[in-house]
Amino acid sequence: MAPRMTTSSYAVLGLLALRPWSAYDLAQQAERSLRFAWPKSERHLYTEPKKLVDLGYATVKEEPAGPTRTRKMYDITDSGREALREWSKTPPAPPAFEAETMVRLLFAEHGTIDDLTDALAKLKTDTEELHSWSLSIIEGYDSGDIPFPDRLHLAVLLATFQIELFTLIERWSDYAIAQANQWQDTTTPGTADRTPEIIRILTSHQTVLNQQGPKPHHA
Amino acid sequence: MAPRMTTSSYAVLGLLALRPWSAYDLAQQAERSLRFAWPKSERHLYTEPKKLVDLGYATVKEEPAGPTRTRKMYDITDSGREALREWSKTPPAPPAFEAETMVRLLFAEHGTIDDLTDALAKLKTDTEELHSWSLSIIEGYDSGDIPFPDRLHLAVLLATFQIELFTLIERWSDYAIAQANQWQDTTTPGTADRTPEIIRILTSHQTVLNQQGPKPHHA
DNA sequence: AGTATCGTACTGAAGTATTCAGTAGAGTCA
DNA sequence: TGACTCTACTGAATACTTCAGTACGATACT
Repeated sequence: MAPRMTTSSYAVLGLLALRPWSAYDLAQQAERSLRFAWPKSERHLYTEPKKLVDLGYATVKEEPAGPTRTRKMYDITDSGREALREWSKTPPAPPAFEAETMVRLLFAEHGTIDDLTDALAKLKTDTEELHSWSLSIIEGYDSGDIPFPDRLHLAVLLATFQIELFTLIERWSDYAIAQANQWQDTTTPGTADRTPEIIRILTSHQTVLNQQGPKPHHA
Repeated sequence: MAPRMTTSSYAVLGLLALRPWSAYDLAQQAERSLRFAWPKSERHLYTEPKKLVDLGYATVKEEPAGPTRTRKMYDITDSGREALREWSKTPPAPPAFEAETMVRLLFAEHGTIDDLTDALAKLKTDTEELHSWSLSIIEGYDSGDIPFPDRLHLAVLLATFQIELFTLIERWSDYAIAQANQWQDTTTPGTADRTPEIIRILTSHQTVLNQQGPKPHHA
């Protein structure tokens, strides 16, 4: 039976449309460009191109890589490009966000306030790391390190979202840590709790986190 | 071999700590409370509690449900509560965001500008739907429909993030559609393209999307 | 000249999670 | 009485992740 084309399949096919890659290269490039849009395991990027070959959307070719080794280079076929064209016309799936820290928050009653703030702080530092990693790529663009110059506007538009998302998570983490520190313990929010007020704010389409302007951080 | 406890396992265990549920109930409740923090398929919520029973973290009991039917009620054990306590102390995994629309954007050159703006518009409407669904739950809180009142502050803190995230996606979608409409086609951004400027803005930790205040939308 | 370390280039096996289809009783409204 | 929706699941196939392992190649250091 022909395997089915998933979004991951099209993502890999999209990369192959840029130039031929080995599976190893695909894994590196996916890390750079797809990490925040369509995160997949490295292992998967070795499996996916084989499927594309089976479907006739790509070809493989062994190529020398050092004196005794070879590597498999994958390239897109015309029918692969056609598949991408048709995919472009279909409606995309809804977005999904997942964060273990949020599950910790929801079930915070099983730990202490410190456990919770540790989890929230971890969310913040993880995000800051992704944030600076992402910025370092954009700074690369600024200094001329652009692998596919005619696609720069697409990459930058996507990056704009990523950066805003990171900033949001960082701001919310700070806010959440501040909130948690005001609670007596994880089951009792205490007398200063503003929850009812916040419910009003949220339902009236207002914003709870203050929009702070440019803030100088990480080097 | 004992299966391993995943974040999904703890999420289900966390629900069981609130009260006993049937797998069917778990699926409904997970949809309400975990959908935006730890999205899982309905099917999975039938498999997970069986695993918890195997591990001794939960018990099952058949219970009448109608004249001839039964349903399986799952309940947490002491050892299950202990497992949650220990889990609370471990560091959570980094967050992940995935959106097929972003993959469409990255490989927009295979379709037309209209294909791209359709995909972006779909992201927006999907998000608006999640947004109002989420707001309707919070409005329920405001009018007293609160299944677990002593956990309201946790749910509201999580909801604060969700609402901000939805707002961000909606604002970015509008911005992205506006950008795309200025391009001549999906491969040439045109002469009015501000990409270099935006790179500067992003690398200097400034924000590209305008923070607009409260905006009256959906009923 | 040797070796330690990191990068290249993968594969196998086992387990986790999703998709899809299907089954069937129970309540509700026309 | 029939249609429809909600309750309450299960089986099978496929998609994806995790983990460990293999092995060559390049560069630096000692």
